[in-house]
Amino acid sequence: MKANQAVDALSALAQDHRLAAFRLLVQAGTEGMAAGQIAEALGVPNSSLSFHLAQLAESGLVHQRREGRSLIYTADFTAMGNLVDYLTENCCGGAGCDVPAAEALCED
Amino acid sequence: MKANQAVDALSALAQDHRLAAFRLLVQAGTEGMAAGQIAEALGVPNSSLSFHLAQLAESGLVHQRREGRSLIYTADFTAMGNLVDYLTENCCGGAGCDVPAAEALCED
DNA sequence: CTTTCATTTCGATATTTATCGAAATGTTGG
DNA sequence: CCAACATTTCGATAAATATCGAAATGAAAG
Repeated sequence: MKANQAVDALSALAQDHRLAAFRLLVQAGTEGMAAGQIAEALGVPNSSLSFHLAQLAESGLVHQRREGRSLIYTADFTAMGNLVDYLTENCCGGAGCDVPAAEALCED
Repeated sequence: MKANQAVDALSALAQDHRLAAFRLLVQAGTEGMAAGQIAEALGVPNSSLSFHLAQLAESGLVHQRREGRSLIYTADFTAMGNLVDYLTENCCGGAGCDVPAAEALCED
């Protein structure tokens, strides 16, 4: 993963409405949620949410598909995993992390 | 973890110099790095980096300690873990995630 | 093909953010 | 104490971002 991609993904998540939307989509799994459903769930105007969803999609953390009249958004779990891996890469210089709190993330 | 803390942490990471600094500290482990070392490694003026380190510290992702004349920064691995947990919380509605790519992150 | 519905784009404004040199702070060693 | 050093704070400027109503787009249903 390139640094720029990681910054884009983190920027996408670094905003309360977008973070809430993303978490909603993580919890929704493969089924996803329509843009309108998300807007309603978050109490954000459609036009504002559309702006935020576009950024999440641009970053690669979510994708869009059409279903009837609705646009369904889904989280990209692979992208999320890549981001986490990027953060923890070469943790503690690799070769056996000496930080107990890091083991869950830094191993393998 | 509160939504605001997560947004703060993600905002802290959502900037190229700060992300690079944080990754450096993750790799440095408990030993950490002095502010000046980080600035030099990244090729960023001290005053600019100081601004960025303050944000990382404010978010709780890094901490500061004094050693001689230097201020040594270290990554907080627990905070990083909490952030990742917050993102993946209740993945796929919980109770057995049906997304293969998510298993590594969503289990337990 | 026209109406209805879901969503996005536009536009204008307010807020936040990044940048870096110069000056200030605070610490150590002599 | 004074000099050297490491780092932060200040200040001013430039750039990016969030907001939301109104209008536009585009798909589907009758």
